[in-house]
Amino acid sequence: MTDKDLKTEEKILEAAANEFLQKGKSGARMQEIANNAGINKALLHYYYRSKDKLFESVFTVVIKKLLLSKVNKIIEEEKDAIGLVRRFVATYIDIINKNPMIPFFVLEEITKNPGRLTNSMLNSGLPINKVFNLINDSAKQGVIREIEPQQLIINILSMSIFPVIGRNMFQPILFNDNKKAFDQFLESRKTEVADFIIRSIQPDK
Amino acid sequence: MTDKDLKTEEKILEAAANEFLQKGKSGARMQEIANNAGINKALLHYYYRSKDKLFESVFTVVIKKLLLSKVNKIIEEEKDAIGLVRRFVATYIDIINKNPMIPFFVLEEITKNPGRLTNSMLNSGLPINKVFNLINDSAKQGVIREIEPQQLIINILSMSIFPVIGRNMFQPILFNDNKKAFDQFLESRKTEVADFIIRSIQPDK
DNA sequence: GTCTATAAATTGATAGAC
DNA sequence: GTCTATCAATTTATAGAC
Repeated sequence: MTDKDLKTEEKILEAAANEFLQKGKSGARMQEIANNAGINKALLHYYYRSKDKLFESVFTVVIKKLLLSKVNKIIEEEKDAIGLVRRFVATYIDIINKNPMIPFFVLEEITKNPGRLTNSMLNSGLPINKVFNLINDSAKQGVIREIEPQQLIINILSMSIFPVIGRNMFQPILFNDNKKAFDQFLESRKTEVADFIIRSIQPDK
Repeated sequence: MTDKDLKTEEKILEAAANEFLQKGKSGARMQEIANNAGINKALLHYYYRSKDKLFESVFTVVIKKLLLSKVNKIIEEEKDAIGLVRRFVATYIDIINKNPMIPFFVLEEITKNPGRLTNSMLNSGLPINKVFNLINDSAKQGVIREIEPQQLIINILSMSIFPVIGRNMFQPILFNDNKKAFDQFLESRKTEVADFIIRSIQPDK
């Protein structure tokens, strides 16, 4: 491939990501992608054979952007549940706030096309067992109260992800549609959510 | 309208709801709706002028099913934040568990078509100010700790709604894709989520 | 009101020149 | 590699008979 090839191929991928993130798989239009990439529709099929293939490429890129990297490292390093919660929440909400379209995009695809997960993603995935053990161990050592790991994990993820996904519901209803106020709210949750959780999993006295 | 009219009109609406809930607005197919309603495609346009109009009708019906009714009553009746949390969570999760497709459907539409909310829904909506006051008053009276109402409200909604919306992610990753286990998990959250929240908003000593 | 047949529009994909 | 022109398939919408 020449330099020029790569440039076009990437311009397409970027335009495609924008379109798919905004409108979803079935709502996206190849014509729009071509326009925004500043090229012709035929070129889309030259580089990526079909709409499905193009979507596949976008999905793969986006997933890598959202997950892993930082998250895996945190799970490996942290030694007790309290520290894990605090650091995970701060990092994860930061990533999501900076890429607010991604969670819904991933959610939509996995919801409408479940076979998606069971394959590649699950294996290359997170060390989830490590998290289970860490929660159970911390409970035994009295660092936190007893709690089912799944309940805690899903609570953490829900409070981190859903506010961003549901922004268009929450901002009008709870913030008078004030964009700045809601941005500030999301920012505040980097610590607020961790505090909320840690209060709840404090050991009984 | 005769009896027969109503029957057909409702059969269409039901079939349309199924299709739209499953595939979303742009993924849904008029042909599928006609098939599942046991009638002809032309009849869809006879009763509802276009796909958009049909979707509109479905959306309105679905919204009413999800919200209001029970929720409003609870907000009116409960006198302090603890009671509100416990009763709201139990009721709301119950509604969602029984209609698990609705939250994503509503979310998708509002996300991709924001002008949606600002109009009819916001006005006929929930007595949100009442909830704000109730949280603030309960804090002043020492029933719960100080907390921004928005933080608490969004935490409650996130933990209630997101597990159902994200089922196809959580069930494979956290429950070995065991459907029964996940159903049981969702059921348990009717009380688990309230407990989790109430622990966190206990007053400081 | 309900059907069949068909139009009209949208859109993903390909052929072929440069 | 990139373009124009066009095809083919899908899908919404309508015309017109019963």
